[in-house]
Amino acid sequence: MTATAALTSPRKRSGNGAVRRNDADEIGLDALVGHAGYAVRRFQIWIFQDFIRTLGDVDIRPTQYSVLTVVGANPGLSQMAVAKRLGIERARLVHLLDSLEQRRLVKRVKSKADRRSHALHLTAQGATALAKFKRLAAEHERHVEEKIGKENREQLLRILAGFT
Amino acid sequence: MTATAALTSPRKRSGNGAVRRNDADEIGLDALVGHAGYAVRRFQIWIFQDFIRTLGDVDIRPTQYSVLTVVGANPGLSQMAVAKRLGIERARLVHLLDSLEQRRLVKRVKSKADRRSHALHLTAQGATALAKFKRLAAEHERHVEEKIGKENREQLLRILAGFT
DNA sequence: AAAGATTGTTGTTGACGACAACAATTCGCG
DNA sequence: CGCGAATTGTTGTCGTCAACAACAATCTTT
Repeated sequence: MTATAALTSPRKRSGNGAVRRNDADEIGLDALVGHAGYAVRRFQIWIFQDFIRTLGDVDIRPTQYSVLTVVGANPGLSQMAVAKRLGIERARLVHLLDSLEQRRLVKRVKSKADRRSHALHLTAQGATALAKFKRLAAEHERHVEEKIGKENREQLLRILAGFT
Repeated sequence: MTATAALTSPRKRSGNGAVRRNDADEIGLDALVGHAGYAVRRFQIWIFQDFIRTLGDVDIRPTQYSVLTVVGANPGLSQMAVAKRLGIERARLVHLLDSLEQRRLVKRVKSKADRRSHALHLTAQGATALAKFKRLAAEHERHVEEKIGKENREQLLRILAGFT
C-alpha cells in the first residue's frame, strides 16, 4: 500500500546521477488519498476561485453573496441572527456589512423592538443587484457541473445537505 | 419555494408585539441551498475543526499533516516539489518547514545535485511521530464516517478524487 | 432596582492564499 | 564556452478568515 510512485516510469536524471522527481504526478500522497478532508479542501479552493472569478466583474465574494442572499430572503433579521445562521462570527459580520452598506446594497435599520439590534434590509439597488449576482452564481454552478458532472454535483449536495 | 420558515411553529414574542425570528432554524437560505460551494465550505469547516480537535494533543494541523505525509512517502523531495504537489505556496511552505524543523520532525538536507534546493526528510523522531499522527487521523476519519455515513464518505472521495 | 445576559462594535492573534522582490544557483541557447 | 533566462529558497506585504476578548448600550430575570 506504500510506495506507489517508485515503481513505474523511467526517471529523468540531472547532470550527475541524482534522481529527479520534481514532476508533481510522480509524487505519492500516501495516507492523504484516504482523507475526505484533503479532497474537500482542494475542491473548496477550486470552487471558491471559480466563484470569485465568475463574479469578478461585480466584485462579490462567496461570503458577501451568502449574506445578501439570506438578508434578501429574510428581511429584518438582526446581525446576530444572520451570523448564527451562516456560521459567521458576529465580529466578522460587522465588517462585511460595513462594506455592503457603503456600496448601498444593504441598510441597517435601528430596531424599535430591541434597540440594541439592527434590522437588516436590502436597498432597492441591492435587490436588483442581487438578482444579477444570482444569475452569475448560477453560471458558476454550471462550471461546477461541468467539472464534476451533473449527477455527482447532485449527489454531493445530497450528502452535504445536513451542513447547510 | 420561498418562505419555508413563516408557516410552522408559534413565534416567540418580545415585550411589545414584534416578531422574533432569531432562531436559526427558522431562517431560509434561499438560493444558497442549491450551491455546492456553500455546502462544501460548511463541511470543510466542520471537518477541519474535528481534525484539529482530534489531533489537538499532538498539536498538528491539517496542512502540517499533509506535508509530513508527503515527505514521509517521498523522502528527498525538494520544497518546490512538495509545494506544487500539495498546492501550497512555496513561500508558505518555508514557514511550515521552519516550524516542523524546530520540532525535529523534518530536516532540510542540502542537495548535492542542485545546490539551490533542499532535500526533505523525516527525522527518526519524525517518522515515529507521523505513525502516531496517522492513527489519530484515522480516528478523525471515523468521525467523518459517523457524521455522513460510510457509503457517503466513499462516494464523496470518489467524486472528488480528481482534485487530489 | 440590581444582577446577568445579549447585541453590536473594536481590537488582537494566528492560519492561510496571493504576490512581489531578491540572492544563489542552474539551465538553455547562441 | 559564456551569458541571459529560468528556478529555488527566502523574506516581506497585503487581504481573507476563524477564534477570542473586552466594552458600552440595552434587554431580561428575579
